[in-house]
Amino acid sequence: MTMSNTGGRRKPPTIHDVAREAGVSRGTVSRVLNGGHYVSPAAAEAVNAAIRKTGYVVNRHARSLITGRSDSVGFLLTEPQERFFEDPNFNVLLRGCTQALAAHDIPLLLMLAGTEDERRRITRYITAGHVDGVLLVSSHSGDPVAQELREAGVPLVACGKPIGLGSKVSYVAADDRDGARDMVRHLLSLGRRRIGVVTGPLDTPGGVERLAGYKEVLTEAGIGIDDRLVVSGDYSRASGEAGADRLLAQAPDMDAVFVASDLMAQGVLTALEKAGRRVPQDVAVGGFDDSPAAVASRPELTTIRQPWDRISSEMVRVLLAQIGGEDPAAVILPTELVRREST
Amino acid sequence: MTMSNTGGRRKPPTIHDVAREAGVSRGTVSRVLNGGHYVSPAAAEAVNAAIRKTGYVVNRHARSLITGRSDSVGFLLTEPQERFFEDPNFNVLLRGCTQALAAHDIPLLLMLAGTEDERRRITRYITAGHVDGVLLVSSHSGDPVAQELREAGVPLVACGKPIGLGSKVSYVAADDRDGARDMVRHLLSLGRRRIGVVTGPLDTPGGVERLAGYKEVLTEAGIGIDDRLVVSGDYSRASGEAGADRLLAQAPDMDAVFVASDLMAQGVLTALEKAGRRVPQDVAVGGFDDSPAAVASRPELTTIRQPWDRISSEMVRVLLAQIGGEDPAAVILPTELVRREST
DNA sequence: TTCTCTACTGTGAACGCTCACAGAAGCATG
DNA sequence: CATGCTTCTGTGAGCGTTCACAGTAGAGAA
Repeated sequence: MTMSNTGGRRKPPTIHDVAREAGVSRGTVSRVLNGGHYVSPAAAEAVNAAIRKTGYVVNRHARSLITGRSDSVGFLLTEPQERFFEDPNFNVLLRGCTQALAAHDIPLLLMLAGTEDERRRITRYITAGHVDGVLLVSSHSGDPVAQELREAGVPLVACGKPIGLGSKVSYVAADDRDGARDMVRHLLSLGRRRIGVVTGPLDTPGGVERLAGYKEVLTEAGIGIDDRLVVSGDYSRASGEAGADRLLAQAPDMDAVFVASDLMAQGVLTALEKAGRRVPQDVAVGGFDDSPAAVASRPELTTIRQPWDRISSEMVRVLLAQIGGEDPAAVILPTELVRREST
Repeated sequence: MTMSNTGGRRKPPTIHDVAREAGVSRGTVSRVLNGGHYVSPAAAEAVNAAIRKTGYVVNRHARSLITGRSDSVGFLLTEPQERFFEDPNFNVLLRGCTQALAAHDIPLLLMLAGTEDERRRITRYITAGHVDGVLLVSSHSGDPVAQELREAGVPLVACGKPIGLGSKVSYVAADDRDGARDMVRHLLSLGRRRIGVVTGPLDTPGGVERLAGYKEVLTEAGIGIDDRLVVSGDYSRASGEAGADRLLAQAPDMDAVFVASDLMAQGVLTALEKAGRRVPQDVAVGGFDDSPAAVASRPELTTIRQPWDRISSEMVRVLLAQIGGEDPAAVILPTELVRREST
């Protein structure tokens, strides 16, 4: 294929070798490498041929040393570890971001900041300029890392609207409230009237917004809110099961339940089965996320699909724009109701 | 906390600033930074104080430029995307590796090489020395990326024994064969005699080894192998369901089935339910992996736990050793039978 | 004393790149 | 013919480190 070093390994070709091969100067090679402006067609041609011939690859360290940019971005997870571990959405998001960045030839550094120690180390690492920007997955309010990064002026895009941070931070989010409204309307359209809800943590936007959508629709429908039909979970399977137990105890006549995540909905299904309620005949169950768990459940879950592929590509787009000097921006993307067996 | 630049932002402190602050030379600061040998206690003290005071963080680009090392490693996934997407083991592995590396202050670059194009680009990136080594997740035989990296002399540790590569490549794997033996022995101990198997892809070590373990135990028990009881899947849920359908058609008297992954086992459960077989009364089902899917299934799966936490930390250990100049090594880790409701 | 050895310290010189600048053409305008 | 553009090209400087080397000081041995 491309020519490799003859004889001894080691010592990859430098911009110097390319320049010599092409019969031009370092400067010209550098210009070709960086967009090719102010380069004659003949020179550009010669340089490209020399690059192919030598198998030259730019040394990013040398470049970064002088430009001050690292041409890499961090994917920072400040959630407690279990969530990353349990939630399949992270997979999709991570994959999408990696691919979107790869299209720009920008590597992604994965960073986990679970403990206080890690948080400090990583904040240092980032503010020292080792990455040009950060994709942040941490919806909990008052996240100290996000706060520090923002203050240090590090380009930052959050996944989901960050609570408690100033408005000057970019984020990309699905339209949680609208998705919740769709689901509750769907349950109403099935004739259900005693609709419970298991919310997410109320210090997360998903928790707050999805509950708000639920309340809006029920209020608009003239049904009103019964506090016995509202409980909170933490997005874990177990909390879904516990939540459903509580709902059944407080409101035995419940005929539907909107659950703020598919994982919790799985727990709800378990609780309902334990209690001898049939799904969807006795109680209809609606989830949120359209994660693989939705299809893995029995019955399969009706749920709200979040456009994770678009979320990740938008996060990358907004981050790169911000690195390029643009102002922060918020992007809200629409959701979609996916009907399956549980309603 | 630590002192930040007074007034204008920008321009982080350099080793020079630290040296001036501490009243020593660049060289001494550098020595402190790199292990502190040949440095007087007084000087080391002064340097550390200066580092704290200035908030100095080493510029990795400058360091890498001269050392030729990048002090980062790649986590390379050459599996088709869906697998990454579906398989919860990847999460655990990725998390474990990230943390193990973080302990050495080494960032992890996530790389996905799904398409041919990506493969080429990433191979270039890696062989150009942008990472010091690679953690490889790709068990399929004849992986061209692995082959090229090996030939380029890039330190490499695979997850699972790579088929088809020379023996000179490091890997860390669970003892697949032994795990399979444990599970089949367990099924035998329950009195089952018509034991089916859904294997993984037979170009993966997990596929081959787990099947081998199955055959060994049945042969040792004097039962022998009935080809109608052996089918292959691709680790996906759907292939598990299809596999079980085929087994039921070929061997309706099957009273147990060993499935080479939990995800496929979920599919098997679905197929059995469809066919009206009770689990475990009519057919006992044993999985492999002890993934979250095992607990999410109904009934919960008896399965073989792979020590993912140890696998990841061993992968990192072996890789760092290899980067440090040691020879490749293979590490095999024991598995454990986890009994739940499905047997 | 003088010499050697050890522990420590400072000083260029790289590493491979980009950037600013200076200059060389080519071409139109005064 | 000088003057000004615009397009293109080469050159030196320097980014922040580490590394090799040349010292220096102090302790012990001869």
